[in-house]
Amino acid sequence: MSKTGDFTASTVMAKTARRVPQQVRGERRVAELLEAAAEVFAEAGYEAATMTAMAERAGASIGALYQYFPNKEAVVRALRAQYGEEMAARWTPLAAEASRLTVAELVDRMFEVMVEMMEAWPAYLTLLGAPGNYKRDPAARNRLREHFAEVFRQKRPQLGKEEAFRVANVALQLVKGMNPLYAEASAEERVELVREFKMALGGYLGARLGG
Amino acid sequence: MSKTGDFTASTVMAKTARRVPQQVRGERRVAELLEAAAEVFAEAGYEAATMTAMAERAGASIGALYQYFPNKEAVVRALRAQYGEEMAARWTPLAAEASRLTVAELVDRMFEVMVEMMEAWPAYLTLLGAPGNYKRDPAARNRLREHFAEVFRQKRPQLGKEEAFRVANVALQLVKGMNPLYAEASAEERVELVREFKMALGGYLGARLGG
DNA sequence: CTATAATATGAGGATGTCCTCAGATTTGTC
DNA sequence: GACAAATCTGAGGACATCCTCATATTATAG
Repeated sequence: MSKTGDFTASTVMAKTARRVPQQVRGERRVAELLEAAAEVFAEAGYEAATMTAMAERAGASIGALYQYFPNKEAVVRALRAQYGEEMAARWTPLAAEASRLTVAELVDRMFEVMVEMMEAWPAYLTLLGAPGNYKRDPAARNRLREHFAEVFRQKRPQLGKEEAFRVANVALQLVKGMNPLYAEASAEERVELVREFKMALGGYLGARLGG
Repeated sequence: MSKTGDFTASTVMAKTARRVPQQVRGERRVAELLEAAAEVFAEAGYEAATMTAMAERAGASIGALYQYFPNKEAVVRALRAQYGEEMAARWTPLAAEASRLTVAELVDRMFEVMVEMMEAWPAYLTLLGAPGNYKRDPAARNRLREHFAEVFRQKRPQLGKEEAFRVANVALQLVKGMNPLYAEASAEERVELVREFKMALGGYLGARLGG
């Protein structure tokens, strides 16, 4: 059960401490490969990220990479699954307390979550929009948007479902827009940047949801 | 003078009426090729847009395409030059009257301009961020941003130069963020979409520039 | 220690893209 | 009509990428 290509983060994490074998085995290798792949994706972008580069960075051969992932798309799927879990872990508690927060506070928290994700997984937003993935799992495309929409409806129950979805769509796009600038910015500029984009999203949600 | 690869829009337009020859010649062929290339770029994105597809769409051979453009990058450069002129033509008058407008009106006009550009040249924003182009002309990267920054400073002279640039940067990113959603949307949805993003930019600029 | 299973290796096949170039076609000129 | 210049053509070279697979290495169980 630990040999075919498609791993989720939970699968990867399931392991107990044991002495390190010479040849890197199973789950640990998968984790290494995924980490290397994430780095390459983050640095080169989806198209320019080559399987060879991923394998090299992980200290493995191309063959080994293909042992665990049948193709490039599978690597992306695995990473997205991992990111999805991470995102959900941060998002669920926020959604739970959304009704108790003002719009301004909500915006703050949303940006905190996104910034954490971007710091921890620079490839996150790069891979969110990667092509060719929605064919096999069309639902994945909307998962994050639905999270957002749900929070907004909780905040303003009078919002229609479609309307909330539209608002979520725009909000998500605003946050995504921060990514390329964020990636290039220095540490201080990043603080500035987050403040600027918070204003934008705050201004939008304030006007859209009221108060 | 009409044979080496790199044309700007002004070069293309310079011609007097004359009877149409059987074989498509010079400037007209360049215009055809650029138009076809723009369509391919808009539909396929930068990476997936192939030179073969551009040539085919223009009803020419690959060889003919390479007669006018030494490489793919040159095609992009020519298109960007054309778009730059178009953008400047719309932007200059707006900048001139910026000081007489409220922030809300300014936002409206800015979106009008951007929407016009996106309707007329769907490849515009795709190519703005295309890779590999800033190496030869690093200034191109900032040209549009500087236009924006100038308008903001005209509106609020107390804004520092760098600060205005930062605001421009964010504003531009907001507008760009609309593009992928815009491209997928129906005509009615587009109206909605522009309204939503106007709120976001309006909210941001309102908070940033005041009133 | 041996046998079997698990894993790793990397040359190379298949494919696709950018770009070249020698030769063919068309146009313009006298 | 004849010649030169401009333009077009498309097969194929060069290269890069994804992916395969026969072979080699390492781990583990009996």
